[in-house]
Amino acid sequence: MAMGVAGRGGYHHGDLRQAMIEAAEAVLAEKGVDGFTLRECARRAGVSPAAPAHHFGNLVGLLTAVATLGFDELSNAMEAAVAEAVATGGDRLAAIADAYLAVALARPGRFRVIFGRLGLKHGDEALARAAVRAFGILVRETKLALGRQEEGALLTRLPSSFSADADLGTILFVWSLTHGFSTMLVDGQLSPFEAQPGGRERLLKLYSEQLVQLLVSAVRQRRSDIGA
Amino acid sequence: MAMGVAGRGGYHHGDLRQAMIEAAEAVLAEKGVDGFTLRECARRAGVSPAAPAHHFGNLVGLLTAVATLGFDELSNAMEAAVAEAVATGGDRLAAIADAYLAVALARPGRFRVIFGRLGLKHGDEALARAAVRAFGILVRETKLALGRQEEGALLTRLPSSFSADADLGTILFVWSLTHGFSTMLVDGQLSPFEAQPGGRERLLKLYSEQLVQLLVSAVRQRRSDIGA
DNA sequence: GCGCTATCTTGACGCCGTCAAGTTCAATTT
DNA sequence: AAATTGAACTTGACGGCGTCAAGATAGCGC
Repeated sequence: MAMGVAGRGGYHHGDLRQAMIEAAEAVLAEKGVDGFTLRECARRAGVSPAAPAHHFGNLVGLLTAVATLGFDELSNAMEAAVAEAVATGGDRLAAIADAYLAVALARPGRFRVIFGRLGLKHGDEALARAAVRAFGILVRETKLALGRQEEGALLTRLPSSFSADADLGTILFVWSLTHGFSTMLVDGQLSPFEAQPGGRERLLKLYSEQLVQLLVSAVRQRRSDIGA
Repeated sequence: MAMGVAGRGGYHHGDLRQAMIEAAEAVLAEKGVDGFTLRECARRAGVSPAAPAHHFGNLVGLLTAVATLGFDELSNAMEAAVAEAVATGGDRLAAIADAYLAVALARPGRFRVIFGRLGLKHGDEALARAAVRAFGILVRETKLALGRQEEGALLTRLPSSFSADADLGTILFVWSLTHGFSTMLVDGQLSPFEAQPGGRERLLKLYSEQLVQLLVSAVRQRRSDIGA
């Protein structure tokens, strides 16, 4: 039935699932999302091309697993950023945006898998859970920034309802801004600017200092608009 | 050398380049960016798989041509939106953001080709020109919103220099927001919300009414911050 | 009306994802 | 401790992909 623990013996791998995921991450890091092949991953794991089928079903299944882990790491990074912001007195929402960006830049290939819609397993349960968790953090913090943490609980199910269009609007605002900048940086849309004096650092500095400041002030204004 | 006009005779196609581009658009619309193949496009154009090579070099060349046309359409849509805003007295920057979104939603497959970085021809001259034009519109309008249209001329060369970090910061802000929302909508990131009562229309309404309003007020604030 | 040369076809190559059938072997059962 | 079982993996093959080299075709300038 199930095999022992791990290690790489002879016929049976031991922990092929984990090995495939690691290989996938490596390939994504080296060759990006283009040039990513199932066979290459299998090769690196020292296994035949058909072996992964049993663990992931097919290529999409493997990518789905990678994306799920990516969401987890994103969630962890955001939570850590919030914790640090609390400790240092920084802005929580700004810290989240920075963490989001940092994760995207640290592993652009994986970021593309998560959000590029190469085609992930539509109904995958683990993926949905991981995505909801990450998104829930954003929702929670945005509401908190708007001054209505309410129960302040973590989302455990789907997007849940929003108390008002205003909440949803603000969330879209924050997320669009963060995601848009990350995406453009990862996809090289901003490379002309990175070629200018100051390079990428200048962009990141502008983003971190000015954009986020704008974001915060906009949310503040929004809050007063609403009259919370 | 060059053949006559067009039409589909026998051995020679007549205008294969155009036919391939149209076929590519059709495939992108039907099957999306996954499931897009050069052979399928050639099939639709009624031509052998190797025929397109002479016109586009390879698959990347075809996608590059498609992306170039996409940039042109984006530019035209944005300019038209600005013209209409001028006529109706609406906000020009908001009109641009709406046009950007509309183009993305009208042809999501092509939008993905343009911005998804399936790998376009790096140094392609026509592509670069088209991209610079589209981007130049955004820059021009942002500067104008900031109260410094200066020469007000269209960009003809690369991103040019920016008078200050403030300008660049604002442009990043506007573009990130617009691109982020468009991308998430196209890539289905917001589909959970679209499943909620109100559907996609609610999101678009929120975006158009509230986010853009926020954007404008933020830019206004930015302008006063700068002290223009 | 004759070549020139761009255009398109043919055929082949290697790589891809996936499937069906066979092989191995750890864990459980007897 | 030996047999069994069934998950894990291999082998071999299939069709489809992008691309290349070599040959066929035909519009255009001379």
